[in-house]
Amino acid sequence: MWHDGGMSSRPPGVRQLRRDDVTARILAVGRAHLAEHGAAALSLRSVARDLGLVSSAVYRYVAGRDELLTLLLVDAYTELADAVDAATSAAADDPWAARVLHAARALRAWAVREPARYALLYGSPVPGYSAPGERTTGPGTRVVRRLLALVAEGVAAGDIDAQGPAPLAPAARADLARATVELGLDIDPTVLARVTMLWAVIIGGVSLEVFGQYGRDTFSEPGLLFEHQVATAVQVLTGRAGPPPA
Amino acid sequence: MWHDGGMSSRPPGVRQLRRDDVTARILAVGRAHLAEHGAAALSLRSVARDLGLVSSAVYRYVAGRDELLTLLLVDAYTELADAVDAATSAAADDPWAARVLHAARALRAWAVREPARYALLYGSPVPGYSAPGERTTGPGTRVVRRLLALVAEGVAAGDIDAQGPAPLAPAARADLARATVELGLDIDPTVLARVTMLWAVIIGGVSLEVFGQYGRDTFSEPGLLFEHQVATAVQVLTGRAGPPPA
DNA sequence: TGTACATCAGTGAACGCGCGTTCACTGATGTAC
DNA sequence: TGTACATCAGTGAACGCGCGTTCACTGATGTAC
Repeated sequence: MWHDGGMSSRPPGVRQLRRDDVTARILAVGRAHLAEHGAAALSLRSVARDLGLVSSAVYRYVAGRDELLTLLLVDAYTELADAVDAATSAAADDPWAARVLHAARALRAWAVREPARYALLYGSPVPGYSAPGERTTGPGTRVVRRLLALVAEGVAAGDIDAQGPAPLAPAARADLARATVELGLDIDPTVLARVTMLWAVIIGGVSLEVFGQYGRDTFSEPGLLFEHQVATAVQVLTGRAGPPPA
Repeated sequence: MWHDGGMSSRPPGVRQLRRDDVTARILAVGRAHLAEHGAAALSLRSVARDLGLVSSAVYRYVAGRDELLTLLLVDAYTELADAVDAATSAAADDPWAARVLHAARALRAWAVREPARYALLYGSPVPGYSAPGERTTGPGTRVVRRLLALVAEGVAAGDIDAQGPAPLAPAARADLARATVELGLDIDPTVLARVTMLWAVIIGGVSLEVFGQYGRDTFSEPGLLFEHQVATAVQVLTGRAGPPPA
């Protein structure tokens, strides 16, 4: 249950408990700094200061600034994916399309609540930092994979129009066919194409709102507009018009 | 023709010419630094260094770092909008839907060519900097307004389905109705809703690609996938399926 | 055309700041006998 | 249960760096007479 860095399963001593505690506090302060000042401004020294530690002490827990960023990146991806999973599970009896809407709503809610952490995940890359793929792609693709799983349900249920409204260029079709194999999914490339459009709508809609592209008070209810955008994209998958599921 | 800072129209002297020249070089170096290191790392000192100037000399031309960022922001918005306008004008005889595709293509091409400047416009906000609306909203909304103008053409031509595939919540409809008035456009709120979806697809699709969310080599032809996404969104506007215009 | 003065571009030094990272160190906690 | 040694958390000083901004200054360009 506890992780003590080795393979022994002895109960953790005082030292280990304190170590876990401090590590958790470093992450917590890092999260707060991310939220307040953004990723580019994240500094080990200021995190240390907030913890009442001398800056060099942090190196006992974290290899350096980049490592801290990686931890926070994984942390944010995980928290977001957990929120999305919770939203879809809470509506387990709803049809797949309704659960897609719940997932999108949960993603937006998290992004609005945590704009700087959302920016870390889906905004401009942090200058001078490149995420280690082997540690981030897993957590970083959980949300899309959930979306794909929901759409796969729709395919299985026969809800999904095999043909999209726009033709797919052969080279694009080949790319997508390769991607479905890599993802281990049994869906048509044209369906995957529309799922990428759905994903683009979700990330685009949230980014436009969270990054402040809509004027200060152009929309009083941006969440409703977002839901409409997503619902429209989902309708494109089914090929049918009609009221979206609650 | 020349701007000499006053209302006289005397021909510019040596001093003014040199001043314009240095100002232009500051912007050019700023652009290059933006492209290479990103906005958060933009510094007056390094720009001065590259120009062979002492850092304080730059203050003769620019009030400070934030002012330089604002100039570069307007510069980038303008260059992007010019590229989009050029692309649509070059295809002036094409139907409106084809010109929407051309516009989207041009936007993506510019973003791929200038990822850091695209990030400045549509990525995470720069920490500690807030753009002065009175100087940036004009250039910053040119592309969307072009898009809206093209769609307005479609409305006038009777190409556009008044009813979208998904119902629009009353509060969202009210928001959008207010926005059409502000924009001075005579289009139905449901149409504007779908245009915002189109815009979300464009920004979302480009951001996902440019910000590196697609794996290193998941797609060999991301441009084709993008065009399919946009074409699909345009089809949602017309409410008709069929091959998209060339 | 020539001279006296005003304007302005660019210099160089300085202020005060924060950053990441290394390193030799003290003192507390854990472990083996 | 007690002692000797190993491990590790945290300290404090230091290195070397870059940043934005101010300020008194020199020397060149422009302007008015």
